[in-house]
Amino acid sequence: MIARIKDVANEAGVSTATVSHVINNTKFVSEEVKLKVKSAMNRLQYTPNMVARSLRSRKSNTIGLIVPIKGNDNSNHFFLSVANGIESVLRKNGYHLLLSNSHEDPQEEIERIKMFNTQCIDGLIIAPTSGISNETGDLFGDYPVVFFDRRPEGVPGDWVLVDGMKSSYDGVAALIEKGHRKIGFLAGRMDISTSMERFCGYKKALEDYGIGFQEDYIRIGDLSGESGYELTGELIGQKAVTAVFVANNAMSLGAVKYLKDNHFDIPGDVALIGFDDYEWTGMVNPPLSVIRQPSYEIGKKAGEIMLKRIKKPGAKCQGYLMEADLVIRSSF
Amino acid sequence: MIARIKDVANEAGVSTATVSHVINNTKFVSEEVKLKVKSAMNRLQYTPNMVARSLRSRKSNTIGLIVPIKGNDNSNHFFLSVANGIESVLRKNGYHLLLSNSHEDPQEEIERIKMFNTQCIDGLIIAPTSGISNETGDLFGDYPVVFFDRRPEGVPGDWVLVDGMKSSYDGVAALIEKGHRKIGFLAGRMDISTSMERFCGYKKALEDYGIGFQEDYIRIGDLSGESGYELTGELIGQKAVTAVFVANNAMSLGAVKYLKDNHFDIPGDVALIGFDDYEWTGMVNPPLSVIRQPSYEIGKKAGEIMLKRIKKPGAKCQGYLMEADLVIRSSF
DNA sequence: CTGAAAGCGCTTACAG
DNA sequence: CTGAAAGCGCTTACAG
Repeated sequence: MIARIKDVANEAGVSTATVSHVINNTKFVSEEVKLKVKSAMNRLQYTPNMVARSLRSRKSNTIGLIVPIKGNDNSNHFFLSVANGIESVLRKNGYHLLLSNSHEDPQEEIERIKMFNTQCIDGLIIAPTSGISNETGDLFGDYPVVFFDRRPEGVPGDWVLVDGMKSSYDGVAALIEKGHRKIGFLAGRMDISTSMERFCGYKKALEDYGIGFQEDYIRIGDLSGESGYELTGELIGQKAVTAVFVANNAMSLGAVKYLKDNHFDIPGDVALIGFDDYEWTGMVNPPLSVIRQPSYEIGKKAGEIMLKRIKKPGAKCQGYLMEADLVIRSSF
Repeated sequence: MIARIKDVANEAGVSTATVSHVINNTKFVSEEVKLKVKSAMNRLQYTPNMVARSLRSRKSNTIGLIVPIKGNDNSNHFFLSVANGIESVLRKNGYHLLLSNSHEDPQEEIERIKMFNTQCIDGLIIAPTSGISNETGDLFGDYPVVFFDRRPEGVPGDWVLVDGMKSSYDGVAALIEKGHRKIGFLAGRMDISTSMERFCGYKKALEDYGIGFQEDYIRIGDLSGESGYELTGELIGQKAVTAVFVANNAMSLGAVKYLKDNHFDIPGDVALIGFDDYEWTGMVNPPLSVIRQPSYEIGKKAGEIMLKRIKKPGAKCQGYLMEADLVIRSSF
């Protein structure tokens, strides 16, 4: 039989209130009584029932996480790496992580949020789909929300983002410095804030270097490897472009694949910079230059911000902008 | 203010018991009353409080998952992909997933299990570390356990494994058929059942083809890319070996890296077969042949087995052996 | 077919 | 400094 707080109280000859107070350090208890209680807990192998505690105290020590991973997309490890980072800081602080997936579908996202609302989560960490808006924001329960990777406009909450504008700018600038003037830009859905920011960085770089913007050099896909493959084909097919900047991870893979399948020389025929650093990026031939986002660190940061927010619910929402590096290898 | 079951009962003019019964379909309620209750629920935007439900019914609709990912190991996406698969089937059935990580450390694993025990989980899905044993098994609470990827001896529970023996056999046999006689074997810790099985497959293949087993051709690392790199160096340094079979994913990456760094021709100088199929495996030069484990499907299977077990707690423990394919590319 | 009431295992004002 | 007791929001025998 599993011990309850009542059993401990009996065993120690004190009230359940006292036991609770020594467990939670919530009131002064004399050393003597404390010791009695602790040894009773040991003898009975008592562990508090978290569900009962949650019900009573309205806190669950559980944080919900919603990532937007499409279907069985093995190439999208970015979010899982973030999840790993989040878990690591939550665990150290006695918090649990409830993992869920919106599959990049606003409807499913709403379902996930509702599901979490019934679970008494203490906070929600989410990379919102493009569908999130004020109405979805209203769904959020009475807990702090921290956004990561993307940030919906007009919905309050803390956030941790990567400076996509700057990183993208750096990448494109590097291509320009190498002499490229006709630079293609490939991205996923433009309704996602990250795509938009990266696009702005691209434009800004062209502008700063006095290079005209060409609508033709832009292709917008759907974040999938296949669309990266196809759109690279379109871009290259025109033979107008000498370099391509790919603003999404799965699409970078597709781009490389297209170029290799069609025997284009990188960087001889086409220079390339991709997004996100994976095991394979340094190992393809030639090794691919990429913008590296610190995914694990993003997760840790998101976890830390959440914990801080839980401690200080009143404070003003704040954001944290992380830097991404340009990892230079041999693809441009 | 958030509505409770009492509010719904008042609004509908019935008892809380009746409301509960229409929510859970646990007793016959007349259509008429049902309708009254449902419209009351709608009006009040009622959602049941899962924590209270868990406390009373001793069920949380939450499954715990413990994966063994070392530190910030970005190359170990296998487990995260499994997690994704698990989540997909749990969610469809109204279950939540609590994610945790043992970091391949038996001590931490024990901590995680204890933490879950206080959380009223309905079941635990775990890829156990080598440290798990009967004593650890005793830690498990009164819920079903399903093991995946690895299976501890003597600890009861359902399991879903990949046939590592067969897949390894197939890989090594393929190398032999190509004419190789001196085949190196690289694996992580041998106290993990998967490593052992893969080793057995290796030995069996040699035996069946009448090739003597050479202790020198075996190197055991620690599941890390670095150890794969180093040990490949050792194996190749002897110049004794013409092919290498790597029985672990991170180590496969290390092996490829070593060979490329040191300008060995694959498969001219050294033929290679790795473990687990990633984005990069098909894109290195030459494309790497690998044993592909169906990670997402493993997760789905584990989730399904768990759900089945929860419905039928009495049934005998059962296992499910999944097949891994040899994906033939150009590295041997 | 429906309801009154006990109770899941805790926490937390409140009293002393 | 410690305890008696109410109550968190449900479910579930039990009675009718």
